[in-house]
Order: sequence, then structure tokens, then C-alpha cells
Amino acid sequence: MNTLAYGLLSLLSHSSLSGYDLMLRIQPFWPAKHSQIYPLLARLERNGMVSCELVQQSDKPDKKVYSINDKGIAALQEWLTVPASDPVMRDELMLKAFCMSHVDPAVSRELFAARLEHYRNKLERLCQKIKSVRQVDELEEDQMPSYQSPYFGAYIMLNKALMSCRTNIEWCEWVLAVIPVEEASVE
Amino acid sequence: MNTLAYGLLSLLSHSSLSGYDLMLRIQPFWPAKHSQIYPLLARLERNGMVSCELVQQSDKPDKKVYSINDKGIAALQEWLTVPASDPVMRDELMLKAFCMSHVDPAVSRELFAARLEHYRNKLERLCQKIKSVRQVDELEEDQMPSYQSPYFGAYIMLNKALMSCRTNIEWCEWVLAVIPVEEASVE
DNA sequence: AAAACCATGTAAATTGTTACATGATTGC
DNA sequence: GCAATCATGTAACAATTTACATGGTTTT
Repeated sequence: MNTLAYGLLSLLSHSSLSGYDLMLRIQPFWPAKHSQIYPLLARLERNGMVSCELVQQSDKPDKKVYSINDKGIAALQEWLTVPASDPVMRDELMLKAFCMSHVDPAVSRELFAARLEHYRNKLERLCQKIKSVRQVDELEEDQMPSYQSPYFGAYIMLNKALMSCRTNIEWCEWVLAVIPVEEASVE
Repeated sequence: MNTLAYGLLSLLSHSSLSGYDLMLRIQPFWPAKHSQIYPLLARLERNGMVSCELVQQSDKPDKKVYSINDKGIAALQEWLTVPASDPVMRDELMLKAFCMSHVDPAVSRELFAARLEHYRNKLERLCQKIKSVRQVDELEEDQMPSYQSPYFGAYIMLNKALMSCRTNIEWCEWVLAVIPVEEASVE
């Protein structure tokens, strides 16, 4: 049982999902490829944590829908009592920022402009996501899902993503403001 | 040449460092253990990216100090022209947040209280770090290092770390405010 | 018909962590 | 003496990514 395994159980604790769906939904919190998810789901099934049902579809290819078992829920409850390990962030841009002074400011500006664009797109997607969660849980303006609601966790995470995204945008804009604009070079 | 390799070159582009120092300094941006760093440095030396000199110390064990070569600088300059790949963040707390509703609010509060503490300690360390960088680069209040200064990159990254840390603290405090406080259970 | 998305899997390679190993030096 | 920090390395294991493989369905 590694972290990704618990992550899959965590998603399955609210609704049954296919491996493909799990792969898409876990991305924002714990990036993983389908080649990691499928064998892990098979292992969780062997361990009795989840059950699997083949669902035939007419409009799309058939799929295997996984559901969490009591044993899986128990594993989650146990897991929640141990402190979360420190978050791990790996950002190539940070490493590049460290040696920026070795290239033309224009080259550096380009790096941060691209990242700013990345965060602006992310913000856009997030706002839409939050709107859709609000609709599904039938919430009024500024109203929170209750702690018992399966959307409570999703809501606080979306809020974190939103706050982080805005901070990152602010930071990128500040960096672009402090990197000198290219002077006309020697004619 | 993987990202960690470029990261080491990036750090070496400002000053020569031992493998041990590199290991400590790269942690905030790209976590890596010494077991990954030492063999990689040996490879970079074989590739002619860095040179190594044995430095004898009387107060501490002897060490190998690595310096970047022209080939290493050229590799960095090339690397800076390609866009940085998307940052990767893996946070177990996010996965736990998703299935929180399956346990008592007190259990959840504990998770976020621990994380809040983690970020508060980090903020403390960051503030001291920023102060020391300001001293080394002899900066007045609110003054930035120039783009050419080797501290420019460090400064903008410290600023990012500071902004992110504050956002995370704010978020943790908000989460602790919205998780219901344990009601007296059935007597 | 080609591209895009849905869907599931395995194999190989790379990256990263933990454990094994060793040893100097300093402060308690 | 013992723990902590400094210092370097290798081996085994676990996690992750990339590539290989296949095939249905929908939209352009």
C-alpha cells in the first residue's frame, strides 16, 4: 500500500470509477500515468480493497468500474490517523531561475511569460470546476458543503488550488516586472 | 542529462560546491538524496561538464569540490532556451482531504493543524534566509539584486517561497475554521 | 480517412528512496 | 563514550515515465 494506492481508494470512497476516470481525476493531486494505475487497481482487487465490475457501453468502449469495499474504507480510516508526509514540489523553472543571469533577459522573460500563461489557463479551468461543484452540491453563493458531504474535501482542495494559482500568477507578473526589458543591442 | 543534472550545474554556475553542499542546497527546489547526487556528479565529470578538486580540511572531513566548465555553462544556456516543463506537486494531504468525511472531524483537524505548524516553521526559516541573502548582497530595504547578480535568481525564488508559504498558512487556517469542532458525543 | 478521445493492458527504462558501508570531527 | 554533523560512496528496492500494443467510437 503506497500513497498512490491510498489516493485511488480515497477517490473511490465517494463513487465507483473506472481506471481511466481515476487516472484523470487523480492528476491534480498526485500525477500518475495509466500504466501505473491499472496494475495497482488489479493489486487492490487481489487484496480485497476494491471490487471490479465490467460495464458494457454502446457509445464508448466497455470499461471496468471499481468500487471500494469495507476493507478499503477501513484502510482509509486507519491511513487518515497518521500525519501526512511533507508535500513534494519539483519545478524545473526554479532551477532555471537560479542560473538565469547567464543568459539574455529576453530568454528569461520568455520562460516566465510561458509559466504565467500556464497559470492563467489553470485559473480559468479552476473557476469553471468550482462553478460545477457548486451546482452539483446545490450551494448558494458563499455557502460551503457540510463536513459530511463528499464535496467538502473537493471544495477545500479547489479553494487551495485557486489560492495557489492566484499567488503564482501574482509572482510571475512581479518577476516579469523586475526582469529588465532588453536594451537595444550594439548596432 | 536529466533535470537534476541541470539543477546541479545551475547551482555550480554561481560557485564551486561539494556534493554534500549541492545536496543540501538543491533540496528546496528539487528534493534529492546524496545517493542520487554523488553518482550524477561523477557522470557530469566524465562528460566534461564539471571539474573536481580534492580539498583537504582540518576541522571537517576532506571533500571534493566541483566547479562548472565552459561546456557546463554552454549546456545551461542551451537548456534555458527550452520552456520549463510543468511543475509537479505531490501532496499526501490533498489525497487525505478527499476522504476526510469518513472520519471524525477531530482526526481531520489534527492533519491540518500539523500542516499549519509545518508551514509556520518554514516561514520562520524563510524570513531568516531572506535576511541573510540581503546581507550578503549588501541590499537596502526593498532593494532588489540586479539581474546580473548571482543573487537575482535566489531572490525571486525566495520571494515565491515566501508568497506560497503565506498562502498555504492562510489556507490551513481557513480549513481549520471550516472543519466543525467536535461535538460532545453520546454520554 | 484522420484526429481525438475512450479504454485497458504490459515492458523497458529512468528516477528516486532506503538501506548498507565507512570514516573524520566536534560538542556534550 | 555518544550523538550530531560533515563527507562520500554503492546496492537494492520502489515509484514513475516512456514506449509498445490494441482496439472501439465520435467528430471533422
